[in-house]
Amino acid sequence: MQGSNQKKIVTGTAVSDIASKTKAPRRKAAYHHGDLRGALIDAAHALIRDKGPEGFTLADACRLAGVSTAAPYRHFADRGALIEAVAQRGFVMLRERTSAARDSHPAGTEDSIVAMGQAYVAFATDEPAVFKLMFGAHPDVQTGNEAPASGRPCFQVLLDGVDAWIARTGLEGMTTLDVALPLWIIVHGTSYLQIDKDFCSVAPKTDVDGLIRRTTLATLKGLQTAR
Amino acid sequence: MQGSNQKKIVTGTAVSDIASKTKAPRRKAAYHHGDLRGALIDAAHALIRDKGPEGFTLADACRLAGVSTAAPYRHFADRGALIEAVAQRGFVMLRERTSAARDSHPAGTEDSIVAMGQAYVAFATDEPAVFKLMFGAHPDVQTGNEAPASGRPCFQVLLDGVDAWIARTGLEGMTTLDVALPLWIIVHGTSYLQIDKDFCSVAPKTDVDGLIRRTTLATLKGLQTAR
DNA sequence: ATCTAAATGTTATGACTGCTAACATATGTT
DNA sequence: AACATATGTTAGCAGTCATAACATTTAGAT
Repeated sequence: MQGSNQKKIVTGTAVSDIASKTKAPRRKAAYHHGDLRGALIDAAHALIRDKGPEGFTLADACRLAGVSTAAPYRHFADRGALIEAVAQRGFVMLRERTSAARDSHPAGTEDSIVAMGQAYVAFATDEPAVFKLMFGAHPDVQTGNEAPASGRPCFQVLLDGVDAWIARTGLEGMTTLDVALPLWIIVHGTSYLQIDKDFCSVAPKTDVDGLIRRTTLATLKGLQTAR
Repeated sequence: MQGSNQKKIVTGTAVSDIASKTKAPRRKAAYHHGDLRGALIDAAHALIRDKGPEGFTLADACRLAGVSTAAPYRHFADRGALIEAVAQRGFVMLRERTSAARDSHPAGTEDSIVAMGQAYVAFATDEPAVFKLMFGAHPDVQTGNEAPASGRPCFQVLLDGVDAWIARTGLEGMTTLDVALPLWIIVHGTSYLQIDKDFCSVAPKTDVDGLIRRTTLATLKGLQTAR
């Protein structure tokens, strides 16, 4: 199923043939869109961003892209496949933002770890709907096959940062996961509570970046002294 | 069509039954259901549990309850109101389970705090769809009005547990929220990663209860020594 | 260059859903 | 007994996902 996205039709610039054929400047409504697949992902991203993953409608995406409601089925198996394509794009964005944040501080420092977490939550805040798509369990995905695998490179960013921290602090009997999982838990939980506005009812004026920093530093210190 | 609705001639006896229904009705499908509102919440709960909040269909709930698709609108404003009723039921369950776990250990102990967190995640694992309904931001809810307020008693369970811990350990310059928010973040993040099966791709054999304990204890210790 | 196959679009259609309107039936108050 | 109300029903509308049958453009082989 996934093998159909092999080649991209970016030959839209080669319009010299058409120009020589009909001199009329009307290039509107070419029967073929050119890059309908990309346009649909763009439209779906925009709609999901506004109305949420459930309010998103395939028909709306078609109207945005200017095609009929049957056209997407030449590029995507169904509505869910288009949504998944948006989620895939999100993993790329998240990896870029967290790795950039990590590398903006000296390797292995607590500041580097904190910056990663803040970038993680900032991404969730900027793209709450896409964030939920990325990590939300899809009912059709039974066995851990494709969707989780695409999140692996993102997790690797954290693993590398933690490895550097362990090496710098010289912790011996502690594995990477012993540190990485608590850190992931913290930023993931903060992300969900923030984008679902659950802090508002109990702590309206929460400084999220400060909360991430304090919690992360406390947990790192606790993990050090626990051993 | 409406005339074909054959009614039983036993109406005479049924009336006597119905007349005594003030306290123990539970009579089967007469024209009036008896407790359609409750039956619809039950049906919606079961369906959402199986197919998720989005796969849930009002028509399916009607079929389960044995009524027409228009009947629910006598009891709920719309589909969302029925879903919200299921979420409300979830808050009651969560409060019961976390408070029971907290009180099963001496007040103010780390074990009490850990047990609360484990009960929180266990509830999310048992009722993932309801859990997401409870904490997920609903697009129709703009101002923080009803939905967050119903979660307040749940948070109070944690606040009371944390207050006891602060009193026992004699921390001075630390507010309840300084401790409670990190703890909430930890169990909330663990819940989401667990029910979305996000641990599977990076740490397939994760002992969740142990992870909660280690992370919670490390964070508590870190918060103590940070000051 | 032309012919043909494949890719990519369209319209038409069906099943399903949420919701409303108009109507029917049971309950209970006077 | 009669009315008002609560609670159910059927019929129908608009919108959605998805498929089927048909149309058009592009690409490749000869």
